[in-house]
Amino acid sequence: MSNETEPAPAAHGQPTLKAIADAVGVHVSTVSRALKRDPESPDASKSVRRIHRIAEQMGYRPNLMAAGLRTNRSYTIGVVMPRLTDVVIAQTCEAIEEAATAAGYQILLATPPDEVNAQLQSIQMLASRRIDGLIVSSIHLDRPDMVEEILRAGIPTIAVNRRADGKLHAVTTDDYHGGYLAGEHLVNLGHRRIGIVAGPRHASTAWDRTQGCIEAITSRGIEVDEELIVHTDFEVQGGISGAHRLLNLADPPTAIFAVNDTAAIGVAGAVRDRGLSIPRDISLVGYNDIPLVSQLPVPFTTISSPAAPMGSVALQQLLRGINEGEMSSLKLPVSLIVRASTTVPRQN
Amino acid sequence: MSNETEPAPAAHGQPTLKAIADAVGVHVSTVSRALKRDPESPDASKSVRRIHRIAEQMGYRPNLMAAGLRTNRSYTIGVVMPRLTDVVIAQTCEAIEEAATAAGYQILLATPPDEVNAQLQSIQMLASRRIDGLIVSSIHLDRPDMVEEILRAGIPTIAVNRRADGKLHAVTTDDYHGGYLAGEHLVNLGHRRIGIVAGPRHASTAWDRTQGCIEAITSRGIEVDEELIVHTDFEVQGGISGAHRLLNLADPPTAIFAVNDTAAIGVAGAVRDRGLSIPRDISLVGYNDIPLVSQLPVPFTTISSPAAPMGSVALQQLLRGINEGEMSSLKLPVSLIVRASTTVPRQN
DNA sequence: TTGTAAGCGTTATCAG
DNA sequence: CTGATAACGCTTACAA
Repeated sequence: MSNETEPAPAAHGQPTLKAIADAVGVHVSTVSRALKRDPESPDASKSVRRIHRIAEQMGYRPNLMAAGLRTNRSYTIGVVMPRLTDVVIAQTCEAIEEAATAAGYQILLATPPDEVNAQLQSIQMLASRRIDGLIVSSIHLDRPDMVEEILRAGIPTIAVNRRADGKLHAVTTDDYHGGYLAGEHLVNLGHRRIGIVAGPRHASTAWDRTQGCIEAITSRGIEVDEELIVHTDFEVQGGISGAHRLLNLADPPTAIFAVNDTAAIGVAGAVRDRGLSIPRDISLVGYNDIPLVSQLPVPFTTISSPAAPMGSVALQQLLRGINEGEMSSLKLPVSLIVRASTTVPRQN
Repeated sequence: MSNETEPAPAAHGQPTLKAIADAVGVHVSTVSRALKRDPESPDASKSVRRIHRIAEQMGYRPNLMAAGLRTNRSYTIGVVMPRLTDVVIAQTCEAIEEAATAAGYQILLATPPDEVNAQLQSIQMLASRRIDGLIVSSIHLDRPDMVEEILRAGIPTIAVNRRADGKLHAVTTDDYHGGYLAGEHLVNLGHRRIGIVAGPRHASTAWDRTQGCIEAITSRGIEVDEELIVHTDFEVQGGISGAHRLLNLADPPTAIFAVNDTAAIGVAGAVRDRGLSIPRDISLVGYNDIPLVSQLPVPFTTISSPAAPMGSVALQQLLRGINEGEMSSLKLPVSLIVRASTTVPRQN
């Protein structure tokens, strides 16, 4: 008797398939099927259109948790990105999110500190959400166990920004070549003593840029003293302290390559604080070409690296990994941008 | 006969409660209960410990989608944050994420363009994930329908960064007072013609800072010409074009207040390109005190605003809204940082 | 303390 | 094309 009459109590706020089914007078499975057909299509049946219309009216939003439980697909990508306040990282993150949205995925973001254990813990939490794929931006090169642990989760994973050795695919920019370009530029200008504010050792970005720069210098037959390479962090403060250490040397450099623009800004500040001037006393090369270095009173010579494309390409590769079970590592090209912060060394 | 003997086929990769139950030889419900007791506790029963141990061994990770489906709680917060590449936004986002993680929540991030419809669409997508709460950073002040539409989703929501009128609670910094401090500072130095690079009209941050600055000036009996207020975006380019428009005036300003540091960097670039110098010809006040403006050759006078606290406080309020059904709007204090970019107006 | 069973909202399979 | 039914993995009365 009392059959299919009640408007169906919408569980907890949101209407469900059942609610629509009751409203229309059909079975839930019919609604489910109908809703994944295109109502605009010319061969859409009358009832498909009707179901779409009513669903729309009722403000139906599918419950993706329920769907995911059934299909074993969450359409969710985990992103582990320390240092989000670095413009380059943020650009990459934004690009990942855009590409993911375009592909029908959503982003679960974790921004733990740039430490191995914190990142692994974030990954565990994301794994509990049954993410379909994982993007990790801050692999530590000196901790192969990090990669091991990540792979153990059994989730399609790609590294971005920093590469990983071996089994983990990565989409990066060509940091080695970028470093090479920087070194080559300074050598070509006539510099013979070149300091490197080299960033942290565990980051492949910093490491590769440093090695590339060294290679460019030594391949010209110029020696690179150990003391000319100072390891720091990626922040302004790192640039400041790194510059002071270099300028305190008995035989200080005439040029400094900082492996990222933020540190380069610190270098510039330190140089100024010592009463020296760029580029007259010290030539300076940064890295990344973040938007503001071109607007500084002395615009920086720097390396332009494609942060946003790196993000979208990484997501594309990850999707390939998810859907086709295979992905590739890619290294995106970089280029030298010459501006006012570099010139020939001062003749004493 | 063949009862509870097989090791239980772990559904699709990850072990489930059932798998553990079979391994231990108890029922799933027992496992479920045991796993949410603390095995370290002195009064933890032997079997609780055993179940924890085996779960650990098998690498069990709870399926939060399944749990959420049952409990109607996703332990997930949606964050809609356009302009993630702005350091201030990124700082806020990072703080939200940290606070959320600490509270056992995870972040679903969307970074749509800073447009009403794009943001609303992101919110719809997040709603499908049954997020427990929502944080929106870029309310458009001139679009009250935006707030209406957001509230319609029926999700506990708080605005951050930019306030909203009326029904939507917001955690912001005291932009009006910040603008006031900037204006007051310039007037106190003796400036009478002060230009404002005022950002977009739809952002309460930009708007309030501008209004505060105007109030500070007019309350000293100084008139603010319409032409001295130029609306732009928040980017370097906006600062450049805004500055040029101001400096092209028949009676150009002797000081410029840019409502954010990024635009201020653009202003500084434009001033330099016209052969003028800061602060000799033009005094400049920025806003936010982003890390690098203190390291510039001429460090900026600016307003320091607590971007990270804003994020964590917003999350705390949101949690109150979720758990207790009530939250408050808060306005965090700001302060003036005087550096080298401002001085008394040049005497002609 | 433990097992039983129902149910969260969805999709997939299978009959009609 | 539609309806019935089971299942995804988990939680939670309720009963033993």
